[in-house]
Amino acid sequence: MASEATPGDTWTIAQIADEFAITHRAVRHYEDLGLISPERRGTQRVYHRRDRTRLNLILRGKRLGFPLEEIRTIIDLYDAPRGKRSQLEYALGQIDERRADLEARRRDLDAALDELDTFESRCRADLGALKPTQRTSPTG
Amino acid sequence: MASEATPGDTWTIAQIADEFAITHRAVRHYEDLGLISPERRGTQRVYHRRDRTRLNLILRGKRLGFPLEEIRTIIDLYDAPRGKRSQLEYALGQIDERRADLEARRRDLDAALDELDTFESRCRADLGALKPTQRTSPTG
DNA sequence: ATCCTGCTTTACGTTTACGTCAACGTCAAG
DNA sequence: CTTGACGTTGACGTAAACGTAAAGCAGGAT
Repeated sequence: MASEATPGDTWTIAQIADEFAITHRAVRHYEDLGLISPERRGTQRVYHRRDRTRLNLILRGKRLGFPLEEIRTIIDLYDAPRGKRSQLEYALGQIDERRADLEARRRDLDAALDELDTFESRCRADLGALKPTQRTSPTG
Repeated sequence: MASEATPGDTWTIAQIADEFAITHRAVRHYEDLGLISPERRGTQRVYHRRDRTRLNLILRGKRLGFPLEEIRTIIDLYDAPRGKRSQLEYALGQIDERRADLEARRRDLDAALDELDTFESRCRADLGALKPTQRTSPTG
């Protein structure tokens, strides 16, 4: 057998890159920017569940168009220490900012979808008015 | 008076840049990429309502994280000629693609908002459990 | 005629997010 | 002990989306 020595739940960079459909270069890039920080066994990187969680957040953030630096602050927020009151209050403040941002995006998104719908209606109307072309079934 | 010679409804690049809170360089960049195409009076650019409409779409597209090239195909779709049946059918196809994309984004967005909500609840719970500190009002 | 202001083009610089070698380490297999 | 397969660190390249001079034109004010 090749290498099935994954005792707990760890992954190599190749497995991670493969699973998330990204290149090892991208994975390393995210690490360079501090978005993930895999364990090191000697020189090699060992990825844990925590890293996968973060990668999911990273990729979703990217799909939503956030820059990596901003994504980092978000993930950091999610597993920042929140033992002290001041930390929790800071986190709550950050949460409000984030939510405002996301909701603004959703408004834009909904507006875009609405326009798309009305545009489709116009197109369908145009198409219907163009030619009441061939009916395959007997109309009567 | 300086220059109020706006007979119909036209704007200079400075006015446009100002109104949309972007730089003239950005405006010209969008033109370079074919996202807008203002009239030319001699050498000067003259912007019309059509250009403003497009700029609104551009900026919303940007807020949603779309690349400019993709934004261009979208706006072009919106005012493409749709006189012939084939054109309309092509447009309808494009619309479906766009909608799928936007809806996927909305799913990501909603997921992000949900996680934010549950995270906030955790934070608030932590905060409440931390210290039932000073009550300003008489509790009983 | 000249100056100033605003607009124009040209072109190189910058940031983000990686791609793409290059060159070397390493560990199990032959 | 050499060969691969896989992993590592530079380091330069690239595409997108502008930023930032640099330098010239053009029309009104002085």
